Amino acid sequence: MPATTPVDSGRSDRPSLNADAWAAAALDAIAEKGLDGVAVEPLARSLGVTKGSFYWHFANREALLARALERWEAQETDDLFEHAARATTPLERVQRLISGVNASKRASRIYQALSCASDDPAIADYVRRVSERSLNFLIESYAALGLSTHDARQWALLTYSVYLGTLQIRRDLPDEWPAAKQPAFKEYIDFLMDALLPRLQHDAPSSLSEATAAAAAK
Amino acid sequence: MPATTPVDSGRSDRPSLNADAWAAAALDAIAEKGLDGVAVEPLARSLGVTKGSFYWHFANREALLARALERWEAQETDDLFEHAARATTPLERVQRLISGVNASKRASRIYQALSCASDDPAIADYVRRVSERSLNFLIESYAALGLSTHDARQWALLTYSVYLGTLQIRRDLPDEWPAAKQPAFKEYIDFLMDALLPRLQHDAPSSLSEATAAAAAK
DNA sequence: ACCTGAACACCGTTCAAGT
DNA sequence: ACCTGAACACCGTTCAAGT
Repeated sequence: MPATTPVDSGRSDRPSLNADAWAAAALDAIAEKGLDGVAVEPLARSLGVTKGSFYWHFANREALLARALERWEAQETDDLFEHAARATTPLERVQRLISGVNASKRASRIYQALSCASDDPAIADYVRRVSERSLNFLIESYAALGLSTHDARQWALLTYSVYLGTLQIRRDLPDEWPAAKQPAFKEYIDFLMDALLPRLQHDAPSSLSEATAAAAAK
Repeated sequence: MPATTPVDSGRSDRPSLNADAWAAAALDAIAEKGLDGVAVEPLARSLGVTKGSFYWHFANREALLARALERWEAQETDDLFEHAARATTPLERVQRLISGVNASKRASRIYQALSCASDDPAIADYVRRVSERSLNFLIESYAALGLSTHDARQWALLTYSVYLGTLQIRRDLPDEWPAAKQPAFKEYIDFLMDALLPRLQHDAPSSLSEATAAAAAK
């Protein structure tokens, strides 16, 4: 990991571009126009330089993408979990993660653009690591509810599927989706919370696997 | 809808290309390489003509895409529901739809490529119609279980989210996913079926909304 | 009716040359 | 150290010209 060498020493009139500035612009482009929005020439234009100068900072477009994805993995992703992780009960962690799908439009757009291109080897690793992080967050949350590792994993996969699928439906069927702040939205979230939590609320297991889990927990 | 005028009258050595041949090739390209795979020049090469000839059949790339999506909506989509619809019980319909995610690699790849580009106005309508069809299929299935329209809709949204999210996870986290035919796969499907069906199996509602639904059913 | 071939615009990439 | 400008390849699009 090369440290970001701060080049502009203070007196230059226009702080000359560095790799991070390009990477930030690329990430913005992903959020606004998707992966195809990361185009060297238009990006150069919007940064006020010629496309030729790009190739002093990067070997090629793929290298720019890599740098942008590093930024994403290191910084933006944290916001996805921060709010949820601050919750005190594991139950609320899951709830916050689900209802937080609406939280950051930018974050979810980037997430989706990358997910949709996760068969591209240039970005597969980044998506895989962030996805694993999300899944592990959920597994831990369910485990904290008293589920066995095995059961927690199944519930986490289910919830993560709903998380991703919900993002998708909101784009495919915008009309079918209640706007946040609408009563129908809260009602659906409540429904989801009921469906996505094993019914062992605090002390009353209501299915075989839940009873097993509760037994294993203490 | 213009009827496909069959032009080759029988004696031509190489049956000359028509719009449908281009559309079929475009749909194949979507399945294999995604939307960006629909490129006029490479497609022309693989069809053994120059790209110039393409513009006799279509106004532009977008028109080709539209024709390909018409094919998809009219034909390929049916396969998605056929197997599920043949099931006798509504319960099995939902199960078949879910476990059928693995059924056709081609179908799911096209579906995903298009879903991922559903913010593009050129394809939004096609995705919306097919998505609505899927959702309605699920709503009907749940309604047939005895749920009210309102409850059926909520369960259908949940199940459809899982359906889409599962497709996504299988790409993002291939390692986390048990191969079909593996015991772990069947076990997870069983878990899903338990989680995605209201517990009113045949006569024993176990929650408030289920009891309400059962009451509304008869 | 269907196709070729040359043209032009746009973007990715290279690189010699500028400051 | 950072950037320009011209070059080339590739793809989308147009169109006159061929059969």
